[in-house]
Amino acid sequence: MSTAPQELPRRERNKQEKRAALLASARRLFARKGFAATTTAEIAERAGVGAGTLFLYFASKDDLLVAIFRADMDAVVDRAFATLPRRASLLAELLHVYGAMIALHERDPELARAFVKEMLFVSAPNRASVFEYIDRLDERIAERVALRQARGELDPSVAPLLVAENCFALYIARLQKWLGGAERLASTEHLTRLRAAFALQLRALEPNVAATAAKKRAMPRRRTA
Amino acid sequence: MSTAPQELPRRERNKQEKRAALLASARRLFARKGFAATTTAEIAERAGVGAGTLFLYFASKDDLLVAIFRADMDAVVDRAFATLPRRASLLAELLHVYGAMIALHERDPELARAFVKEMLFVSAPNRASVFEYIDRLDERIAERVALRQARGELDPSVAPLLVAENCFALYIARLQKWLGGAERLASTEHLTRLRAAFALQLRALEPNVAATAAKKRAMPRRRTA
DNA sequence: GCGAGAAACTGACTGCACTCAGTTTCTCGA
DNA sequence: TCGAGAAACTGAGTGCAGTCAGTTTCTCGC
Repeated sequence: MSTAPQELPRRERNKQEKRAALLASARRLFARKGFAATTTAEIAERAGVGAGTLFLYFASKDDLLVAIFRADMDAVVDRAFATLPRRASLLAELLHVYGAMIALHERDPELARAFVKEMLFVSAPNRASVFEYIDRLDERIAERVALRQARGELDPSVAPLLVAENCFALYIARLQKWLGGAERLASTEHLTRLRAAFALQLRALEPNVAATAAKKRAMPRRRTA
Repeated sequence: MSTAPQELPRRERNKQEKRAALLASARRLFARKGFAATTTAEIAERAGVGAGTLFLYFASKDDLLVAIFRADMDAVVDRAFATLPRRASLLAELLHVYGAMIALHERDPELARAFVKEMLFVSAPNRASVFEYIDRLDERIAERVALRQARGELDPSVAPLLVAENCFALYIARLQKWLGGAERLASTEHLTRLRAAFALQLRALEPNVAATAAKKRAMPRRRTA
């Protein structure tokens, strides 16, 4: 019966499978019963492992949630960037990407609520993962900014990454206001507010500012061919 | 012995005292042992009430924390606004106020961490309180913006409250990055970053943008000279 | 193929936030 | 002054996240 160990050693493969089983089990139960009403013991049982084993793979119940949500988010964001509208404004692009993320959160508000609450405070194993993710998103947004700066459509004296970080802050704050339950607004209303917040931030990039503002702080920038 | 009930009926006065005792007890224990290491039973005992009584006054341990922190925050913010530097820029004023808030958080990072995490997700009784607080802060900031708009120092076509909301978002995002532990930066570094974020946002208010940017909107993209 | 050491796994156990059925304390109308 | 009903209080009890000492499973050098 001993087939050649394909690629991975047995032990490693088992670990991967267990991890996947736990994620799948958790996802199903969270969806069916909600995050709070699902116990870690139940998740473990459905995944066919002992109650303690779950905590060898995930530091906490929250950590498990973050792992699930992050995977979904990856897919959503990749798709959003792949489907960016042609010839659209930066504002439209921002709303396209962040709008897709908001739509994901809307699919299951209770889960999203728990996720947003934990996301920025995860414990060690997933922390790096979450922040790498945010950094990557910021970088991709920054690219869109830089692209327009190179084209002369936006003030080139502004650091693109800083713009991206600010936009992420505006996005996450809006998400928190929504999920924190302060404002029982329709989702369209939230998008409207997000648009207003972005629009205000993007005013700082209007190109005509360049001439006047750039003098104060000369920051040479390479031209792309 | 029945002295005339001064102002409040006996029962009501007892309630106030119990609430105050719980807050004082919690504050002392959180400071001494940390938030996580303090149990609600201990807080109740030190306050001279039963374990269950605590939950008649606060919906959860987190809720109690939020109540404590909010009181401190009120004091810090009032003081900050009372001591605004004379003839300073809007940026300087923002850093004065939000810097004071950050300093408060620095006094006890563990407590601050728990507070920031819970703040936006508190349960019903304190939720209104927290959001009223944020709204009030935003309004006070908006006043500073409006003041300068009236003086012609800033573009009057921008809604002051929106500026304030965006700044709060930038502040809270920075706080979360700091307390979430993503970045082990010195506190001065965090202030520097906050300054950069604010500065970028405030560019949107540069008065010279007003005339030109409004028109620009109608036009399609155009090469800058 | 064997055995020793390492890694993975287990589930009974612990500690704690929060609940609730029962008890005490207060209020107020008569 | 009394007593009935309401409000406040209590602490033993409950459920669950997370732990850890003991057990099983795997790996690898011989």
